[in-house]
Amino acid sequence: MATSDPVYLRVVEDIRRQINDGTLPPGAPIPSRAQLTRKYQVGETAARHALRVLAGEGLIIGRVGSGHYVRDRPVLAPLHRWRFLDHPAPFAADLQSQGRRVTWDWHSEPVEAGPELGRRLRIDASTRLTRTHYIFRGDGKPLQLATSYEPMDFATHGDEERRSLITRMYAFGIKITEIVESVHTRVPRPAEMDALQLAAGVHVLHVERTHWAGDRPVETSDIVIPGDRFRVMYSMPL
Amino acid sequence: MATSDPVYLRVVEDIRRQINDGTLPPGAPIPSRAQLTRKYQVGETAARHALRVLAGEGLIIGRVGSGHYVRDRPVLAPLHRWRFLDHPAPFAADLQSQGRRVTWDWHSEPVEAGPELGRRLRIDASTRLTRTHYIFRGDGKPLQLATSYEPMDFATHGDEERRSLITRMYAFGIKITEIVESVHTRVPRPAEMDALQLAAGVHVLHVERTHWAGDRPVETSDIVIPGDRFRVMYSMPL
DNA sequence: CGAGCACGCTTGGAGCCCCAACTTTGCGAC
DNA sequence: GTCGCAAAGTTGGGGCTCCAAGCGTGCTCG
Repeated sequence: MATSDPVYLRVVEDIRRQINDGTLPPGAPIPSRAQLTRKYQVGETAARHALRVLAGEGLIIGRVGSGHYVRDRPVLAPLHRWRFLDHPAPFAADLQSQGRRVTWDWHSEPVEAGPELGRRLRIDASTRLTRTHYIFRGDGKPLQLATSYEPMDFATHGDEERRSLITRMYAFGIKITEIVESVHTRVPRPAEMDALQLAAGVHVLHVERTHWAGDRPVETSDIVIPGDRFRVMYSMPL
Repeated sequence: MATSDPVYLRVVEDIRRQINDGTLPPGAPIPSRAQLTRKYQVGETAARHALRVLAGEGLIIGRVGSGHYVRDRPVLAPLHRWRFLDHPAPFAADLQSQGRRVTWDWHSEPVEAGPELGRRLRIDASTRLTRTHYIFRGDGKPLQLATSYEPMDFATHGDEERRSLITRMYAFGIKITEIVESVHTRVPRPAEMDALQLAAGVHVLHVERTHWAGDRPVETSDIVIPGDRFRVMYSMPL
């Protein structure tokens, strides 16, 4: 609005507007750097920066050698950046540094997968491996229960357990390009009530997370968090 | 790890590691652009880009004329980037474009604020204005109930209702620098059950959002979403 | 001794350039 | 008509520079 604010913002706001009002539908190409410099009469740095900002917001995606395109999937920040509040202390450290005990439970058995899971992980049922792990709070109460499914060939036993999925995939030459998460609250299943020591009437937050390598799902997990034991907090600089 | 990947990543990863393991505690200064170029033997562009990436992640904050510092508050992505799935259609548009009906309900009455709200909004109770608005789904069911509190002087009536908080604040010369949100699930209160037409046993997602202008809270709101009617989905490009 | 000013440093915006890797397109040969 | 290759265009990494605005320190002057 003000003519004084950065020129790259003019470009960002104009393109963002076009995406929001449908002028640029999902998949539509964004003008290239060279075209933007001519169209908006700005330098290459400004055009480039505008594209980077929009890509950072997840509105567009850049493909080398091809161009920038409006993203089809809405992009938002994933749960793995959430931090858990280990009350009473506010702003307890995140899962990385938090004094957590992780229990790994390896078993490769047929997953009672609904159609939803099948869509998320299009991998042969026999080659699927199920792994369950828990995260405990300081006072011993379980804070999170996660079940992950991944193809057998990637799954390794023994000491490798603790290596992160990204690291293990990297060894196979597979680069994870995207993490998609779906979140909702629901009533806990009997097994979950047991595992998480839930009191009657407590609901859970259910996160379905899928790691993608290109258009191929490489790992998917169900994360269940007790509704009375979690509280996430996050802030955003503007 | 690989020597082939971008040099700016070397800088990013090294600083990120130092922040995570506590070598650089909150508030600690990050080396300046000039210092980084010398320390890591990289160009200014790489140093600058590394700082931008870290700032984008919310790990550090740049202060013009002073330097970059490790952020004290953990920064994560706010709910306002979430998109609601208006089922049955998957990936329905977000709140901006979604066919929503917003009902505004202005009333300036003393808020039955607990100590939590008081901390969030350190403003005189008499000069506080309460505004409630609903967002409805296509089928008429309420999807969200939000109650916001802001100082009287900023609140205006009439047509201004629909102008966003950021726009209104802008007119007062106040720039919102940060949005902090706290999320958890809980049992709905009687009034909420009524307003949201909740069935028995349904829990709600409760978001406490506060807008900050520097270290001054300028607006705070309670957003309540029925647990059976929402499902957020988001993805993150890596 | 204290107030104020000037200088040096830092960020963030902006411009221009070079290059590697990759995609797309179009042309020419078979 | 189809295959293959070359040229043109595009992204993303990286480099260099200039400048305005803002912060801090220290020195000078009253």
